[in-house]
Amino acid sequence: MAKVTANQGLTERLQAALKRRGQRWTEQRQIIVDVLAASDGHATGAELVERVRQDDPSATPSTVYRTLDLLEELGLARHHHGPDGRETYHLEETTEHGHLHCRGCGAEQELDAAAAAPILKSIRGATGFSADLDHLSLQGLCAACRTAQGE
Amino acid sequence: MAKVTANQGLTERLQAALKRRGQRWTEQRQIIVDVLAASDGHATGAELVERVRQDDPSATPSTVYRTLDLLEELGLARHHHGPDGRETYHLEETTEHGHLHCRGCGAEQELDAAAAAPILKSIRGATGFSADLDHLSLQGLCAACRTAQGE
DNA sequence: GAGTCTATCGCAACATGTTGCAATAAGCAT
DNA sequence: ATGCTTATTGCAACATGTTGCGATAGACTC
Repeated sequence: MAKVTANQGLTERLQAALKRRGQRWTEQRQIIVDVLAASDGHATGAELVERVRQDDPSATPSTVYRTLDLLEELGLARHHHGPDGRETYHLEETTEHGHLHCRGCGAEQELDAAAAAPILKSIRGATGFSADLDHLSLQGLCAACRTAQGE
Repeated sequence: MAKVTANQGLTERLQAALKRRGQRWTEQRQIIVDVLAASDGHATGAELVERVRQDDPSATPSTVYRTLDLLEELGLARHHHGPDGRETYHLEETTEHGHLHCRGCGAEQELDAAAAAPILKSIRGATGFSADLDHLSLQGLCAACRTAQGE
């Protein structure tokens, strides 16, 4: 029950936003939002499709992806691309964050807004380019792997 | 003829590297290297496949992608992922560089090593993470679009 | 040049998304 | 409740890569 309650506010916000835009609230959208909310942290598109299909086997990938796009348009979800280019989604959380993928151990580390601020400023200063933290996804070596590999 | 001459050194380096690893030089690999060298700047995987098939209609995507992976292992080519997650390849050039995609005008701007150095250092300082410039691909707004949109 | 070993190739199937279109159903008006 | 409008769905086909496997063909030895 706690889960349902947690989504309650989200669902209401979503319904209101859709109504304002003349769009519709559907069973599938509820399921997809629930799945995304239950997927703590991040999930790839394929994972989300699979989980949604567990709740509703008639759901198709196109519906799931289109809904995820919609949630993103509404600012309720975000996606970025992993080091292999695959999509990864997460609900809009309290803080924006970037993603750092270690090619040594495969771990994914988050980069919170506070840590990113000087980095983004530095990019803007050097290039005039204002990068989106949301979509920021870097590949490299984490501190531990760098030490281990002596690189 | 100029093109052939330009690839000559590259081909020889490649043949030598393959021999050292007990691997083979083939007609397809020659074609793929030629195509990549002729694709000034960047090309997506699909574009490269298509161009290779113009030279050799019997070539298949799997061969092209496997060869691109091989070239990357040998350090002769690089790839990164565009804002939509699609693969983009380029020959290893004189300087490493990152890529900045503007979501306003769609332009892609390069970020050279000199400009990137303080940025990478800033990431390392904040997180201990050593990012690969090669694979760096940011999305955001370029200076012109930021001015235009007043964001 | 012929024979051998095995890297590479092409094929076919799969994985992950995307897109066009006809059928369905949400939300509104009566 | 009933009917209308049209947003949304599911389907099927496509786009872009990836992977397993048997057939082909480099490169080396004799």
